[in-house]
Amino acid sequence: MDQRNRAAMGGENLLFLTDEQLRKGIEAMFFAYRGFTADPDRILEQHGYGRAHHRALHFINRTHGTSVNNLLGLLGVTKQSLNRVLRTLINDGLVESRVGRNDRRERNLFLTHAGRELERALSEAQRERMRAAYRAAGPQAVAGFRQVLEAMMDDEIRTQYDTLKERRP
Amino acid sequence: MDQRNRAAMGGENLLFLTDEQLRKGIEAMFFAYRGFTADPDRILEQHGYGRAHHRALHFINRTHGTSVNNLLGLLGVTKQSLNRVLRTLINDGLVESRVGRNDRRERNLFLTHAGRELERALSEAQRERMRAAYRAAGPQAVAGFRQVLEAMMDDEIRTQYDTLKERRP
DNA sequence: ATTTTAAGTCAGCCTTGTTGACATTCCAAG
DNA sequence: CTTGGAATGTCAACAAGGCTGACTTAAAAT
Repeated sequence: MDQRNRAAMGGENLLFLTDEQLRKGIEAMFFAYRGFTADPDRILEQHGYGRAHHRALHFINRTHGTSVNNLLGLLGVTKQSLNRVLRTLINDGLVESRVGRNDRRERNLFLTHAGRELERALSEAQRERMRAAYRAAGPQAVAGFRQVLEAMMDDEIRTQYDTLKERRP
Repeated sequence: MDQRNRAAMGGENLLFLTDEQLRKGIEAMFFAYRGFTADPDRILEQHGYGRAHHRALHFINRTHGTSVNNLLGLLGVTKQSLNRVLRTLINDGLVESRVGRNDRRERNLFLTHAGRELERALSEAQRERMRAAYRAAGPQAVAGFRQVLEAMMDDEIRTQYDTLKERRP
């Protein structure tokens, strides 16, 4: 145990800040994320899509009529990278791109019926796992889970996350 | 709100199982994972490495002398994929591969001094963010965080995670 | 002696990220 | 009205890091 840990354990019960505890948290994050994506991945594979498509579908569904720029901010990828994914979704008839009303430079993105169906299947698979985890852990654990995750985000991202959270469509 | 949710809210306080709550959890996972990898990613970039290298360094450090096969199981990738990463780490003098003692078909993997240094820098950056999140959320939240993450893993993976957890090097 | 296992390698493919260059369209400021 | 800048789209090239399949070597197991 190094200096920092001895300091951290000073007065109170700060055992949860030892390097050992932090490392367990890191590994839990790594392994849990694998589970988190496993179920949608299986469905996506059947359609010849990848995670990038899932993410696009998710956020287009969340923020109906969003602009491409806004979507880029949420996804944290480049325009070109998103465009490739978006093009296939549009060509396959899962996403509709309409010229903006006020600003005709923008494109407003919507899911088609087929898009909503696939998004539903993907998110239901993901929710099912989350539901099982929540049920197993209980409400208090869930509150803690969310608190830690939110504290782990970059400030910029947390702002976007909060904005998303508050929206009531 | 659909059938399932009404059912879930039946007798007790199961508000945390609504689709809305689950969706928030899903988005929190997505955004938090970005933060989780952001700091090591910056360091890796300076060395011309990627996340795959980080993961390899992490688990070789965790399980000194592990075999390639064991590492494959932990990382969940193919031999060929790992081999590419491993080869560069060995060539760059961060990892040492020794012929197994008991079974000379196996290779036992170790970090060199330089390997330990990089691993230390990476994990310290990651721990620092985790530490800040833990501190902000508090011990009770941390316990819940871990409970939910562990419940989210595939059973097979959770076994590996537990095995890793119990080891005392 | 034969089969199986561990590791490594080569070749090729895919997804998804990156830069850079450039065209188009349109809004808004001068 | 003109011009500058913003939003979008497209093309090209590239890299990381997954994947499969085929094959070799060496050593262990049967």
